[in-house]
Amino acid sequence: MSTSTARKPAAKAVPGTYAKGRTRAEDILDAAVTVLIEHGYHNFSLRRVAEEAELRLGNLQHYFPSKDALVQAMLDRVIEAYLARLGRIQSSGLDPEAQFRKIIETLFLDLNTRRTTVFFPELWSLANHDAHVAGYMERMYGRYRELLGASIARVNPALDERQVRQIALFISASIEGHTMFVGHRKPWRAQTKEILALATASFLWLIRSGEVPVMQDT
Amino acid sequence: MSTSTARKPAAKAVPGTYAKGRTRAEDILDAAVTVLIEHGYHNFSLRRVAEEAELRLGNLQHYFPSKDALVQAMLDRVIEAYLARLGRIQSSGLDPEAQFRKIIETLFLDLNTRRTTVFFPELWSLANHDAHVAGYMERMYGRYRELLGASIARVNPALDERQVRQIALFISASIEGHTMFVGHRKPWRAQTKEILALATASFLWLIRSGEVPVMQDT
Amino acid sequence: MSTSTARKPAAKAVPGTYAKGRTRAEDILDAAVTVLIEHGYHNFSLRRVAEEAELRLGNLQHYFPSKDALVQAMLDRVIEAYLARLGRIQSSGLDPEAQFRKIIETLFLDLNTRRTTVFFPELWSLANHDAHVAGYMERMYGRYRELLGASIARVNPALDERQVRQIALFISASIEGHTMFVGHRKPWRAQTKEILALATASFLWLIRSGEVPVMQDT
Amino acid sequence: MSTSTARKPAAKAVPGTYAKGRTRAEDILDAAVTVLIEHGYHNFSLRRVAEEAELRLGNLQHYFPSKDALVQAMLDRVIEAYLARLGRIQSSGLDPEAQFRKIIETLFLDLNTRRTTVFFPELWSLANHDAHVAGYMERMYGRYRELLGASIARVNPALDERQVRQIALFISASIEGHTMFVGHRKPWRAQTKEILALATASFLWLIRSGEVPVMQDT
DNA sequence: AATGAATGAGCGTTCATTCAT
DNA sequence: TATGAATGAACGCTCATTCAT
Repeated sequence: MSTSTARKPAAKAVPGTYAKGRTRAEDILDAAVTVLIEHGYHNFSLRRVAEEAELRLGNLQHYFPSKDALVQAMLDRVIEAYLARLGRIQSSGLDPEAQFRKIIETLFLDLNTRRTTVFFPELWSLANHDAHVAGYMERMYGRYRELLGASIARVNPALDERQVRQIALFISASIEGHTMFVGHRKPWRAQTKEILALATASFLWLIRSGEVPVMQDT
Repeated sequence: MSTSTARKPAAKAVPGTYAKGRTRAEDILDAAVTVLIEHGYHNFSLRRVAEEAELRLGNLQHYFPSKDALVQAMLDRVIEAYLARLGRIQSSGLDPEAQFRKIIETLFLDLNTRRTTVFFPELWSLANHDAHVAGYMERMYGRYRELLGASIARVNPALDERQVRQIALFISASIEGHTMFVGHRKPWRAQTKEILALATASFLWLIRSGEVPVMQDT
Repeated sequence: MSTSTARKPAAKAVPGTYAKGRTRAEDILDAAVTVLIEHGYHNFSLRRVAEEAELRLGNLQHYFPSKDALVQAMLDRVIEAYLARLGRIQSSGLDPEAQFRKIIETLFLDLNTRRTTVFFPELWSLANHDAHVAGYMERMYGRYRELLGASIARVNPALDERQVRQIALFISASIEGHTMFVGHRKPWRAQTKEILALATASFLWLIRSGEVPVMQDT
Repeated sequence: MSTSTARKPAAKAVPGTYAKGRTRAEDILDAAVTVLIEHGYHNFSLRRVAEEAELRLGNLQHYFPSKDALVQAMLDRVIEAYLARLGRIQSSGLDPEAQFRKIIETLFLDLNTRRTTVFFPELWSLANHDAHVAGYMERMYGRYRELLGASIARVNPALDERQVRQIALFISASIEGHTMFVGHRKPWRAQTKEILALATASFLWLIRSGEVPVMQDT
């Protein structure tokens, strides 16, 4: 009787196995981000990415077998990096308010960078047309608000969970909204610091005013 | 004061029998907006617009001789309509705070509509890759802030011009930032009212606290 | 109130409207058949057809918006032509047997042509992988058997309907089966006439032997 | 008599540890047949075969260095298996007519199987575009007719060699022609038995009617 | 023996645009 | 005003093949 040994490879090549391949995949993702930022998603093509990464289209598709796969890997990467950066902020041993101020400042100043200024609007736009991306985004902002919420709760421990979540949402949304105004090459960029001060004061008042309205008639 | 009144349409050739009260060109622009919202700018094509507008590609290009012309006319139209709607808000004879509350509420609730939720991120994204669109957008938000600033100044006449402008920027940016969170089919949509209450309180405090920090160290 | 007049064009251009376009579409179908016959379906590409028809790929796709559309139109055309040719055979005023002999001869000799020899195996193969093509084919052979059946019934009016249908199936299938042997450039082509005589004798005996077995144990 | 015995495999390099009783190369050939049958030759690719055989493309190409080599080896294998099956039929000690009936029945019922229904049209189609395949096919059907001819000669020993060959051709071609009608999932499949009875009667009459016409006017 | 890396060609399709009718 | 005809470029993707590991 034939005892054909068990073998069931994925049938497709698994890139990144060789050392050469691993760096290639990273290069490609870098190139993808560059293309996205420089040309926008409506001009994001595998050919452009291949050119940017300095390899041939066929080879690129050896690493990422479809455009979707590449886009997802790219989003994954950027979001992961973003969250990692967020996580590193709060590690300091500052008092609650100082820590909160530090977080807001970091987030705000990050808006100035070209990467953030350009990448996020693309993400928001994509999320409106692609459920998968919407999911990615929601997970990212969820984690974002968790980190923010922890700091908020330290500033005013009297807030209940729901209040903290709503304040975190308001603050995070407010900050994101400044992307189009104080971001890289945006008209108000030079006044980032003042806006930040103003925003921080407003956020802190909100956190401290115990009487956060929950369902007030409008 | 803003001198951006009386903006000329971007597309030079928009012929049409105005007799019927509704021109073919307008139908096309409506179709263009529909396509933009339903498919995103990265899937926006003249063929799709022609199909949506129920005419042939060749004919569409008689009205809008290039894609650019169509896109600009479309943005013009949407932005104009948006500003027109803004202008209509403040016409009421309410007291300053009530008027301010009314404005914020209108803006906030507008985020819930599919049109706003989807259109604006496309606009923000486009503005990052097209100077022309960036100009449009800046003019639109300039007018937006003017209207907002007028209301802010009525609530606290003690604020100087610069303070008003900065507060208006913060408020408008904050509101825009909520698009991705309380917009059409977004996760926090059900809590729009609470967030709005919270935001309004925060904004009003900011306006009234005379001590708006101008360039405080961070 | 806007009374926008009713208009609802197909939104896509309808080729063949202009005189130029009509002949073009015919040329393309001719070219498609040529490519199919010369290269086989596994080498059938729109680029090849375009080249054969002496137009550009983009233009070809103006006439046939997808490969499927072209293939279906091509099959339609060939099958229609084939059936039309069949229909023309029986019009003669011959006696039943002579008419039957004439039909069989026509069908048989047709196998010798390159077109028939090559086209039909492609069709049979395609039908196994494409339900749509299978439907086309079945309709074609249904009509084929009808014509054949009418002649069979004239030769032996004693046969009931079911017997006629089964004999017609056997005869038509038998003839088709000779494609690979007496067809264009096939090894037995030179003996087509003898095989035909043999086949005809066999078919005629079958038709006349009243005792056509219906469900005999094997 | 046919001298086509001992045919060498087409692919020169078919390494493999024969120790296990079943070689990797054989797995690949099985996979190739599966792909051919499930997707058709126009969708037959090395990548699909590799996936079906559960190995990587690079490895597959170690066994079959080119697509041609694989295709030829595959055809070889299927044809060999088919002929082997044919050879096994006549081994019984039945009387001439019973043996003939048995052969026809076996061949006919084999048409019902998916493998036969789908594989042979692919073969016929391929043979029209590839001289090599045409050669394979001719050798196969030559052997087929030899076996059939031997049985025919036993039923009517009075037939001369040429008559036997022509009758064998007619019978084999007729049977093959039923593939598209009584084959797997074909419309007339349910009536295979009746058609078979009818065909067998017709064939037997042909064999016995000494007066097989050789070049009768038509 | 096995598999990833890389290439170049070709595929069907979509597209903005120009031109003739 | 309306629409078909035609082009050329680009798109995502599949493919057979070669080469290094």
